[in-house]
This record gives sequence, C-alpha cells and structure tokens, in this order.
Amino acid sequence: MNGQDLTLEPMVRKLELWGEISPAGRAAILALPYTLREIPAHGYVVREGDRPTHSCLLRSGYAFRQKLVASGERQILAVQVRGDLIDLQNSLLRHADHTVQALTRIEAAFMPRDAIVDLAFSRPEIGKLMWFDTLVEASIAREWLTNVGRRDAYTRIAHLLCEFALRLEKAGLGDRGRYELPMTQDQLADATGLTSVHVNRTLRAMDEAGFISRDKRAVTINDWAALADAGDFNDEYLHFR
Amino acid sequence: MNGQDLTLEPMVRKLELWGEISPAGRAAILALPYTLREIPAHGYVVREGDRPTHSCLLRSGYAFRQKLVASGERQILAVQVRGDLIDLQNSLLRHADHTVQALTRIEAAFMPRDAIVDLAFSRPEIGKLMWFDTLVEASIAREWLTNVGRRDAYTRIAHLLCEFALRLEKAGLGDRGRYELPMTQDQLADATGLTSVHVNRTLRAMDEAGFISRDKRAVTINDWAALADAGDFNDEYLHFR
DNA sequence: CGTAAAATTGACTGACTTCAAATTCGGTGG
DNA sequence: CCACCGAATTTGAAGTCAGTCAATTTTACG
Repeated sequence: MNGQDLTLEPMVRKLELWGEISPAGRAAILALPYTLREIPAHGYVVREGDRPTHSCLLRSGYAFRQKLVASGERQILAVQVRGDLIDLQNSLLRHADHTVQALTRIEAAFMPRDAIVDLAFSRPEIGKLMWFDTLVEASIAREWLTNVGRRDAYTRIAHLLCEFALRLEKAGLGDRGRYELPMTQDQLADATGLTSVHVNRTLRAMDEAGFISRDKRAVTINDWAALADAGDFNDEYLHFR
Repeated sequence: MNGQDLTLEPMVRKLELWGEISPAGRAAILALPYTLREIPAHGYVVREGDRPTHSCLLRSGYAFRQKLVASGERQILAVQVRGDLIDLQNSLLRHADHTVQALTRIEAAFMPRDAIVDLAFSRPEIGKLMWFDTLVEASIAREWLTNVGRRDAYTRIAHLLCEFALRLEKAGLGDRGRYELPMTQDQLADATGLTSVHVNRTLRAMDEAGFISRDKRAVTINDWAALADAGDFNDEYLHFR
C-alpha cells in the first residue's frame, strides 16, 4: 500500500542507531498498534507503582524519569528526547519503579506491551535492537551514577551538557555546538544531585570562563574539546555505532 | 541422560526469580556451552573497553562493577553475588562500558555470547527472563543513582545495607537479619559516593544507635523495620515476585 | 501590563572531606 | 603457636565544597 502510516517512523530511526533494520522489519514496526496522546508539560506518562499496559514512543517534546526520596527531594534519572522509547523497561517489568513526566508538552504513541514483546520475539532482528536500547539506557544510568557519585559540581554539569549535546545531535535537535535545553536550573540540579543555587553559580562560572554561552534555554558550546575535557566526558558509554 | 551437568543450575535459579521456566527451558540453559574459570580477588572479569566474546555466570564469590573518573576516584556501580549473570549487558553491546572485578576469589562460568543470544531468541520463555534480568539490574542502578544523588550519608548506607540483606537472602547467602558482606569500608565508600572515613563514622553511629551490630565482615540488623525506615528503603525496585 | 516562575546574588552554615596518626586485623612464615 | 607486616579500621583536628536562607531581579506569557 502507498499511504503507509509513518507515525512510528522515529522508533525505526532510533533503533537504527543501534543496528540495521530490514524493510520487512521496518514495516513490522510501523504496523504496531498505537494510540497517540498529547500530554501537557508536567503531565505524567507513567507513575511509580503503576502496572503499565503500554510502552511509548516520544514523538515530540521532552520527558524525564524521576524518583522521590523520603525527605521529599527528587532525583532525575534520565531525560528523554524525540525518538526515545520510554518504558521498554516497563514492557516486561510488572510495575513501574519510577515516574516518567513530561518536561514540555509532548506527543507520545502508546503501544500495547504485548504487541511489543511479540514483535521482539517474532523478529529477533528487532528484538535485539530493542534489548540493545534498554542496555544503552542502563549504561547511561551507570554513567550518571558515576557522575553524581564521584565528580565535583563543575565537572558534573559540564559532563551533562556534553551528553545532551551528542544525544540531541543524534536526535536531529541541534548540533553539539548549540542546542535548546528546556530544563530549569532546578531540574538540572535534580539531575546532578546539586541545588539550583549551586547550578546557577556553576553555569555562570562556565559562562564567564568562556566554555559556554547561554541565551534563554539555548546552550552554545564554544569549545567542544575543552568542555569535554572539563567534563571528563567520553562518549563510549552512549554506544553509538 | 542421567548425569546431567548442573554447573549452570544457579542461572536457572536466578532467572526463576523473575518467572517460571519449563523443564525444556531448564534443559536448554543447562546445555549452554561454557568454560569454568577461577579468578582471584581483585582479578578482572571484564575491563572497560574490552570487546567481550562471553557473558558469565557467577557461581561463587562476589564481584563488583566500577568506573574510574579523571581525578582517579572510583565509583562502584553494582555488587554481584552468587547466581548473578554478569554481562548479559555485554552480550549485545559492542564494548564494555565499565569494568567488572572480583571482590573475593570467584568461580565463573563463561558462555559465548552468540550461544546466549541464540537461546534468548529461540526460546522466548528464556529470552524474556534474561531481558527482565537486565531490566532489574537497570532498576537497581537507578535506585543507586537516587541514593547517591539525594540521600544523606546515614540514609544512604542504611539503604545499601538493606538492599544487600534482601539480595543475599534471595541468593541463599544469609537472611535479612544477618549476613556476610565482604566489602571494605573503602569499597562501601566508593559504592555510596562517600569517603571511607565518613563510612566508618556512619557505621559506628548506626552501631551505637543500636540499628546494626558488626563482627568482622558480618552485619547483623537488629531491627529490620527500623533500619529500612532509616534507609528510606522500599524493595519494589528489586522486582521480586 | 501583571503576575508567577525562574534566575541571580550575598551572607552564612554545615555535612562531608582531608590529612595524618594510632590501633586492630588477617594472613603468613618460621 | 607466635611474631611479623601490610591492609583495614578507627580517631582527631581542621578545611572546604556545596547547601541553606532570604532577598532581588529577570523572564515568560496570558
């Protein structure tokens, strides 16, 4: 047929970061059943404790994963961008162990988890890439753990800015020299285990030192090599081909 | 045949934590090709940057995952115990993004990654459990990230002790009231993003407050509910059935 | 324009680190 | 069995990176 539905095309593009997909595989992905939903900024995609029946593809906008601790503070665990598969994690686990929330207004395609799992095992070609994708997410989580556990504030923030630069570039949302980062300093603080006050001071220091420039929510990295060095950043953990 | 090789039995037991396995599935796991290796304490299982050809099952002993940062400091990312599958992660990824090192002398069964991946996709029953296992590892990593990013030292260490208690209990290595923890305070510090001096002071405080007792490397939890409370510990993220 | 959210700044505080030394533990050879 | 020695633990004193508190300015946007 000609007028094929391309709603899930970003999922194909995302998985193709990890390996090649045959035309038949591509068609199988595009044929997945889905429901399109729009969620406003701050709206929930999944809540901790839910027993999710669907996984979703982030078609536009930004989302983040988070957990709350007893003191009421929040840890941001990951930031997801266009094309990211949210909750392949939860396609197998029984209940969500963390919350996923919209950072901006988002458009997401919700796919029944059974359909996803069936596809994964009926087409190992696709299944391997989906598994791969969850492994890369885990790799990023380990890098964040390292970042928060053993790097000082300056290095930590520089590292995060470098990661966003590359991931947004891969998602076609800017290049590593300049991109939009729709996160408040409060959210950056929760992602790095710092306070917003200290994030503010650190960003200013990086700005004054000439590493970056800021304009609204746009970040310009003036000297990639220098920032990557300051941020102890090595992109191996992102597992790009 | 009668004298079936039970070397990989702990892998069956581990996967059975996540779901049931049929007799045929069990037999398929036990039939995986493997090489048994002993590795002394401090020896490497995988090194960051390696292109691993095998994944392995930890048959006895303890191991840990780690990364180094530019300043030379170390972050411990996970502790693995008997029965744990090390580097299912690396069975699909091209290169190891972190190092796995023996904490004590260990005995590990190395299985070719192709054999593992083939089994996963020829028997979805097993494949789902293996995928599930890597998702649980990722869930634990997110909890650790939360722990290090947003809990104070006391809570953080209490949380870690609770996690070990449950995981070791599940592995048949003690109960939640008392277990052997073969980690130095230096290693505990690297797991929690603290210094060994502060770990020492915090453990002593927990001891003096009556929460725990220590004898050599054995930990006794005097009041589980109290420690879990102090450690903001909720076992959902371990995804036990 | 008006208003709430976000960013910014200053003064002060404190949880955790650093440095350094003393004590205990664990394994090994005699 | 004990003496020995390096590793691990423990302790004290002093320092610092990042947090807290609180006020002001800027930005976003209906």
